[in-house]
Formats: sequence, C-alpha cells, structure tokens
Amino acid sequence: MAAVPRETKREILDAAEAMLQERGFNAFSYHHIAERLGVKNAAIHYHFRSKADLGVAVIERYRRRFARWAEKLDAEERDPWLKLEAFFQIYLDFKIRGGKICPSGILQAEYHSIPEEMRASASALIVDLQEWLTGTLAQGREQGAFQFPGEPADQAMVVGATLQGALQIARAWGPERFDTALEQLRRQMRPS
Amino acid sequence: MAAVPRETKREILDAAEAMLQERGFNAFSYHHIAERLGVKNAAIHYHFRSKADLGVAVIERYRRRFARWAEKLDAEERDPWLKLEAFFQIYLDFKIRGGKICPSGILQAEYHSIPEEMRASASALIVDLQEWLTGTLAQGREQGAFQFPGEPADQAMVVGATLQGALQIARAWGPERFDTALEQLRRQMRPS
DNA sequence: GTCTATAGGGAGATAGAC
DNA sequence: GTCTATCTCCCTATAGAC
Repeated sequence: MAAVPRETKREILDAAEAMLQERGFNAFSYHHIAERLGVKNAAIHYHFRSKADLGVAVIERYRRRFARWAEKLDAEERDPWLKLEAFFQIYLDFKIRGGKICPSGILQAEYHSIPEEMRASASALIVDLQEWLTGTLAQGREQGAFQFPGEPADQAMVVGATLQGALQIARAWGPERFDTALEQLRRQMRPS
Repeated sequence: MAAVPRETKREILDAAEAMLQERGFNAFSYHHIAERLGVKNAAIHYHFRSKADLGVAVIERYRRRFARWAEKLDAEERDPWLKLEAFFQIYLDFKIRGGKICPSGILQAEYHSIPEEMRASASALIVDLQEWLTGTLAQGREQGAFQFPGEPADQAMVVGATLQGALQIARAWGPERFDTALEQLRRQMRPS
C-alpha cells in the first residue's frame, strides 16, 4: 500500500498536470511550477529527480484516477447513455477549466519530442480510455441503447478521436464548437 | 504578384513545416533547421527575423496551398465521395510520411504556448478546413451520396476532429488505428 | 524538505565581416 | 546571403548549507 503523498509532492503533480493540459509538456519548466507553489526550483528536483520522471508520474497518476473513476461508474450506473454522458463530462470540464485539452491528446501531439521514458505511459493511457469506451459501447448496443455500424472498437475510435480533436479545435475556433461536435455524436448514436 | 521564393527560403519553410508536424512548434529551433539545410543559425534569421514570423509564414503558406488544392479539386471532381476521399488522402499521407500529424492539430494543442502572432493564422486555418468540409458534405448529401443527421457543419466537426484526433492516437497506439477510424467514418456516412 | 549558488548547455536574436 | 562571434536569457540539474 503506497503512502499518501505529502502535500508538496501532490501540489507539484497538480501544477504539472494543469500546465501539461494548458501549454504542453515542452512549454512548462520547473521554474514555472516552483513559482506557482511559492518554492524554489531545487525543491521540485527533490521530489522528482528529472522532468521525465515528473512526466511519467503525472501520466500514471491520471491513469490510476481514470481506473478508479471507471470502476466506480461501472458499479453504480447501468444506463449506457448516462455512462457515456459521464465520460463526455470529463471533456466538458476540461473545456470549461481554462481551455484545457485532454492529457492523452497533448502527449500524442508531442509524442516525438517528449522524453522516451514517457511514451510507454502515454500509450498505455490511450489504450485505457479506448478499452473502457469500447466496452461501454458494446454493452450499450447489445441493450439497444446505441446504434452504430461496424465494431464497438471502431466506433470507440471515432468517439475518442472526436472528443480529443474537438477540444483542440475549440481552442482556436471557440468553445461552442466542442458542444456542436458532442451533439453530433449523440445524434449519430441515438437509435432511430 | 509575389516573387517566387528563393531556394533557401523555401527550404527553410519546408523544414519548419516538417518539424512542426513531427515535433511541434516548441520542440524545434533555428539550429535544427540550419543543421538540416547545412547552413548556420544566422542565415535563418536573415530570411525570418523571428521564430514567430517563421511560424506565421509556415501556416500562411499551408493555407494558400490548401486553397489551391480545394479550388482545383472542386473544379475537376464532381463525385462527393471522391472529393472526400481526396481529403482523407492528405491525412493518410501525413501518417505515412514519418508519423506526421496535421498542422492544424499541433497548433491547437500548443495554442496557449505559441507566439500570439501565430494564433490568428492558426484559427484561420481550421476555419478554412471546416468550411471546405462543410460545403462538400452539404453538396454530397443533397445529391444523396452522404447520409448523416444534423447540419453539414455539425458533421464536418465530427469528420475533421476524428481525422485530427485519430492521426494523433495512431502515433501512440499504431498507424492502423487511423485506418480503423477512417473506415468507421465511411460506414457512418454511406447511405443505407 | 527547502534553500542559495552555480554548473553547463541550448535557445532566440543581433552586429559586422566577407 | 551567409558567415563568425557574441549577447542575454532560460532551461535542467546538482552540491552543499540550513
């Protein structure tokens, strides 16, 4: 059983995660984090030896959080549409909270310029998300709640890529464009 | 009438565009470009005073190229599906050529950490792409070639965001995931 | 755990010679 | 147009005091 992270360590992870989603991994520094926390550069290095270590820790924490979220939702909610809407809500929250984009998206966009140690975690993250989506879509179609052609894994790619892409587009074209894309996904999958 | 850009200037734009799509704007430097061209740092500054100027020039050249592409295609091709497939092919080429992602996507992902002067161009680019897609989808549905619910502009968001997002996902999860997403878009829009 | 101080490197950018 | 040389700044990272 892992110990509860001390306050500073958690605050560093929070700040790094926020800046990752706001500016990208290549556009924030230890100095930026230190400034936000009111400490000095070297304090961050005490908790995370290198920026690559910090990057991996941010991704792995996000993966654990999503796993807990999915486990709880799958246990408590039976309605496929409400499960999918809960997933949509994660992205709506990102949009609202300062125009963040999804961590998975920015890590893929910067995939060839982030430290090599982070890439395995970034890949594992998108697989986590897609597996949950695929399972939820499969279950929902069996129950007659969703309608779509092809396999659930195929539709999961369109849904996941649309959410990720539309969050990014919303930055350059206006937040309401994300809602447009979301509503179109709902229209496509609503049984006729 | 603008003069034909000299060789070096064009080569700088080519290198910058490639690195933008491969690594992101924040992950390449004047030194990287100079090295690839076999010249020195300062030579790049002669052609583009600042990196922001270079960034704007790359985006504006891309926009002009897309406008010419669209004009030619709209004049020569009547079949809506073949027009859409030609658009898909742009993204397939990116995927094949070293795992590039679309310029629009990386600029949006880094939107809050690129020079302010570049943002207007980045926004104009996504509007160009979406306007062409919207027009093509509208025309195709009128002719009975496409099937989708909602408005053409709504479907254009899903198609555009899927292409952009799926190219990124393909990096972290395998190139074949892009083809999966593409095929699902075709299935969704094929008249039943 | 956090600090000061600093090493060492890379970034964008400019001046002036050729 | 391209070069050498250089400025200034910021970055990641470490050593050692407190």
